[in-house]
Amino acid sequence: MQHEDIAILERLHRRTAEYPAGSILQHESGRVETTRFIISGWAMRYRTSRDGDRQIVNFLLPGDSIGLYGALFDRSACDVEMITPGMLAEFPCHELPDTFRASARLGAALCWIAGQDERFLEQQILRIGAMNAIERIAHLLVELQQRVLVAGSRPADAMTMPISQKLIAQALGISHVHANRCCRRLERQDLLETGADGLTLLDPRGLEQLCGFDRSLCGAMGIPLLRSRTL
Amino acid sequence: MQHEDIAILERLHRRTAEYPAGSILQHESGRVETTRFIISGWAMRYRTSRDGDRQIVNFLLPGDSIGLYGALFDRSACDVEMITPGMLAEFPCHELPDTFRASARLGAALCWIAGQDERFLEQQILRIGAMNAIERIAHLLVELQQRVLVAGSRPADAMTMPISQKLIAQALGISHVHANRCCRRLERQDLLETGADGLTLLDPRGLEQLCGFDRSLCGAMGIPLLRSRTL
DNA sequence: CGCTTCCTTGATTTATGTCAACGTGCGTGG
DNA sequence: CCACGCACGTTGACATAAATCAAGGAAGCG
Repeated sequence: MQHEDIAILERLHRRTAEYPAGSILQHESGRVETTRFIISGWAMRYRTSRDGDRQIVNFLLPGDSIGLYGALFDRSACDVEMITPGMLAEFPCHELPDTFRASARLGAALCWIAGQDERFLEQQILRIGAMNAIERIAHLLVELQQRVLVAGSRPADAMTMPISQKLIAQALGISHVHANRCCRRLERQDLLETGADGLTLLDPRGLEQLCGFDRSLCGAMGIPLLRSRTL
Repeated sequence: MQHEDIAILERLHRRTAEYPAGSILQHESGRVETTRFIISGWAMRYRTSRDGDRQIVNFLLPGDSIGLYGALFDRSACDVEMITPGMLAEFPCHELPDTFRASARLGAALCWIAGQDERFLEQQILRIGAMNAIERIAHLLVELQQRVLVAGSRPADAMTMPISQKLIAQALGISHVHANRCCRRLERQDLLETGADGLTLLDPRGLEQLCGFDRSLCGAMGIPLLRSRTL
């Protein structure tokens, strides 16, 4: 990485902030003024429908961005809320164009992150559009684990995720009752375990097999530049 | 628009090609070498699941891009196929970074297009995750109509879309039989009409109301630069 | 003419949603 | 300390949306 790239990167990371679980980082109707990167903690991006219930669009993990398009759109399309407490790097959206101008490599890295995000949405569509409840859950969990791994955690730490059955249900478009039944079934098959601290994958390969997870999309897909940097 | 911007834009549009309906523009496993913009015609982006059936991720209309991230990722995540015959502007992916370097405004326009695409995916997730079949269909049709309108068609032309019930089913994660029943119902309520040339919206406002379509996301959302140009 | 693709409809099965009840842990405030 | 509410997980009984199976019609096309 070039010397000046690092300088810019530092500048984007100069301000960090701690947020407690449940903080709203972005509101659906509001204008987006701030771009952030998650340094630690989990968040979720969701939309609220007419009748008041939530559809989680994507989970946001360390290394992911929030409000990357803020400079380009009038208003946010989604709410963003912290699931766990976490630390974020933040800077005003309007600094982004300068970053692009200053370093093509960093610009590419930002685009890469945006592209990643879009891929996650595609995966999500595949899940809720073409799978049954059990497969959806397995697929989601495997994807999240892969993402945690790519972000640089040790494999052992990547097995436990801070998400409740309720969140799973809201993400996968199933009722929380049904989500519970499916989770129990996965537990009985020793693929899964739930504890107070969240959900633990006991047999990732088994889950992959169950839902036909396509691993080829995960490994080595580009330039994990900021991702490794933010950790 | 600056003079040099126009020059770059011309260069990206210098080569165009006609494709018949059914052409495969991009293959799921393959490397993406070419970036394209749709000048006329409709296409679809889809993924194929283990058991062979398709999940349409997004429909692609005039003004939309194909393979915009080709320079950044090893392989495509989706297939792209023409629904109707159409004309595309195409150029090698590797020219994109130059474009970013040459004009910040054009770079922003490309990002805007990418961001749009991501929003469509969010909408799609909302549909299949949080709505029943009838609402999904209504919501999809209204969104497509809005997109056609934003792309610059005359309102009258935006009412008829070249998509079959089968495609609707594949996009919305429902069986084609059920899609048919729902469409018939919408027809009986005079919201819809199907003919040999596709599907015609008789009462867009009625459809909007039926599914609670959020219009605020559509109007005036940025810099439709290339969009107006490609038409 | 046979072939294919799409649309259409009825009968039946299945996955999932809804309603309801109960247990647990956890924080808060008395 | 207890009592209370609250969020979450759990399970059963029941209702329903949607899938599947099956059959047939209409239109395009070699």
